[in-house]
Amino acid sequence: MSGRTARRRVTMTEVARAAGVSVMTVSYAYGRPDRVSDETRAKVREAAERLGYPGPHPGARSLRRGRTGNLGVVLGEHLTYAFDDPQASRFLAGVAQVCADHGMALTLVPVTGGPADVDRVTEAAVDAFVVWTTADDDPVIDAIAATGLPATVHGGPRRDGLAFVAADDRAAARAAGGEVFAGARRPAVLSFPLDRARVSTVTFGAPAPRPGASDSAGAARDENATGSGGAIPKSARLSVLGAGVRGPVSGIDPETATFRVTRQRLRGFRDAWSEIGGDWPEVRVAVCSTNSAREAEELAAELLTGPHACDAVAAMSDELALGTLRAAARLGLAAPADFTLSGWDDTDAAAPAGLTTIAQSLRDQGARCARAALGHPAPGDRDTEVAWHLVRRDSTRRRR
Amino acid sequence: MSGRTARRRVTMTEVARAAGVSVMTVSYAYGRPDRVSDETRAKVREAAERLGYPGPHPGARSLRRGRTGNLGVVLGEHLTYAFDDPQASRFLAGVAQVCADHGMALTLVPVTGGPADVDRVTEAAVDAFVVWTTADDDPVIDAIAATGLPATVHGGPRRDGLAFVAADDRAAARAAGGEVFAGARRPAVLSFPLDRARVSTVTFGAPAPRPGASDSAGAARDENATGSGGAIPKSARLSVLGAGVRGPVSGIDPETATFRVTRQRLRGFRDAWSEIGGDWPEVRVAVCSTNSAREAEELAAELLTGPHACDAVAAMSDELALGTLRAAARLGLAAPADFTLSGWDDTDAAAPAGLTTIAQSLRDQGARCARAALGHPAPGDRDTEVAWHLVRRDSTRRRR
DNA sequence: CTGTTAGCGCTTTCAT
DNA sequence: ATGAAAGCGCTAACAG
Repeated sequence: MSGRTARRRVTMTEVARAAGVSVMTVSYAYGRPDRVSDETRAKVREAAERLGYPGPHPGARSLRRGRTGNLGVVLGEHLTYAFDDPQASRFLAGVAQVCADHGMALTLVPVTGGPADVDRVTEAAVDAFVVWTTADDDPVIDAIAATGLPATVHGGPRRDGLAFVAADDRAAARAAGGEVFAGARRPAVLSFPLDRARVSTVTFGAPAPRPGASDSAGAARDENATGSGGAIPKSARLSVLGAGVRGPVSGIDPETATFRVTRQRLRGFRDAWSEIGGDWPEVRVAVCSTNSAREAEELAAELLTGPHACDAVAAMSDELALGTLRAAARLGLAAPADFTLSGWDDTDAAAPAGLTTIAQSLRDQGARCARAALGHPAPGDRDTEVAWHLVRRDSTRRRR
Repeated sequence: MSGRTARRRVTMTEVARAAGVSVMTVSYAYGRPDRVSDETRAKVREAAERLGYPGPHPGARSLRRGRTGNLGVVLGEHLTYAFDDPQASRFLAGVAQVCADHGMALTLVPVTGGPADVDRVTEAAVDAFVVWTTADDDPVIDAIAATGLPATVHGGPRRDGLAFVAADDRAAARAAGGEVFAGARRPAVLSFPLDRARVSTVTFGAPAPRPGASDSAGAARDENATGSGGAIPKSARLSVLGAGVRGPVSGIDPETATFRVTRQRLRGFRDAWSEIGGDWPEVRVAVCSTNSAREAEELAAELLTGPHACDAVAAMSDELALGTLRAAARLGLAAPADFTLSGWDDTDAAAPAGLTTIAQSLRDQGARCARAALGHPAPGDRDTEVAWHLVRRDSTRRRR
């Protein structure tokens, strides 16, 4: 525990005086070494060494130069999700790769979900922003737009003036749903959170359309909206599973989800089930508060048991799908014999588990977001849509 | 792809003029709202809104105030390891938690392993540094010390003037080794990299003591050095396993490892084997270039097969141990029937796998490092040493 | 190749 | 409650 002795910083002026040259010469010695004679540079370096000058003050330099060398990253979650959520991590690894390539630091803005988040964004000394999936009503988006800095949003929400990168989640969900729901009688979706209240709500009964954000709003925000959304059946059922965890429920309206990714995937799964001739209210939807196998295991156990046990589960991530497999194993069930299952992302664990899934690279998407924000797009970055494809594996083989 | 239109930033001066007040009044309106009448503040806010003023320029503010609001994190690895290496992620989640608590941004300094890393550190606009395990000869450490900013190093190297946080890796390895090596005839260690050359070396034959950093140097750097280190036997054997992967080899000298954590753990495993009456050169050491189960699986397959198949594997992380289990499963072997196995960290996956391991919380250690660097130590942070304990599970039950 | 001038945008004194 | 002056530490732009 030493290191806390913040000794005063030596300034360039002091070095200049000690070396017997002007401040500009010192500045050049550091910033433009070739503009200075070897001799002078040596003199400067020597004086700097002697005085313990650590080089130009980064803050002063960036104020003068008008750039910080930092790429800001804002999450629609608590800062720790950057390292806790496997999807966010993969995405950020891509961002980090691009940062490293360009010698830019990666600054994670300390959001916590509280009202101060807006200030944290405003106070971030960065040259550009990358935003990882947040809700349509997150005020942080406006704060970012207000800075006037280049910014790329991944997943959502879309906003004028901000670049946007996302796969066609609805189409992909429709593809996955078509596979996993085929031949099913009691389908279910294992979903990401619908909105930012993810961790604080435990509801009983059928969820009523919320006041502010709602049906038509959601539909208006995105292209491809089908409108309506199934009515909520009287049989809707919700169980308590612990703080922050909503239990399985029937008939959630996709349009009420303020996370665009969740909304689009719910829509896609609804599309798929409709195409098979089903009705959306027949689909049970379990909402996880986080993207973790552990939590999914709890919810999946609910889905897979009881008189109305599901026989098809479409999960919004491989992590959730793997949690489902763990629950199944505990219950003595197996896919595809007892139920079909699909995941999302095609992570390393998907193939060994025989999991049907949507393949996409969050890492590439992160890199792409970073490149867009930094103004260094690669050739392929032109297209707005991002590549994905359905990978069929054993977890949905039943009907074949 | 909009967002690239970096409109010029509105300044406080312009807002002042528009609001018909002085610059100071605007500054107060933002930084010290109570020092300004409600009326004036409203006037200022209105003008700001109208002009699109995003609030005080963070860089200018921090230059004036003398603090940035950023905690810098430096890895002894490529920047992407922050999100790719599970250990680093757990550590950084702890750092992130503390940052969020204090409203500080977390700035990952873009190191790549190249010579420019030093400059990246010098140019980082931060108030303090946290360093995640690097090698004794990493020049970045000097650069950090030169800034004069508070800094905490996790794992190593120790350095005067920088705070230091680490568990007693040697003692812990001795404890794990005592457990996993008990009754073994052909022990092995599955190790982290020895030095920064981790990914570039594929060697044949017995490794000669390297020129610069070496035996006595390593011993001198740490307390508890036992000196000597076993001679390298003629039978030393190295196999090629692909780029960046050293194959298993006998008789690596712990003192040659420039990563302090690796060195201390090797020493501890040597201690354990000696206590049982063994000779260090009898212990095979497989060095992984990264902390990944995938790579461990490859190396472990080597260790567990052939005429001299090992019957005890001490791994330096749970990830490496789980890779070993995967290799074993593929080979039709199981622990503890065919070999004993120990991991490190007691991650979530350890208990389900029945893995004997060293329990410690990298997350807590990350939080602790951040608190120390930021000058907000918690009560328990006083002790230099960090808590750990041996968790005995089935993977070493054979002899009991 | 080196130096002079000006000012990046803000906030800390210290008045009024 | 508001304002004027000064300058945080540095570098672009221009001389010489």
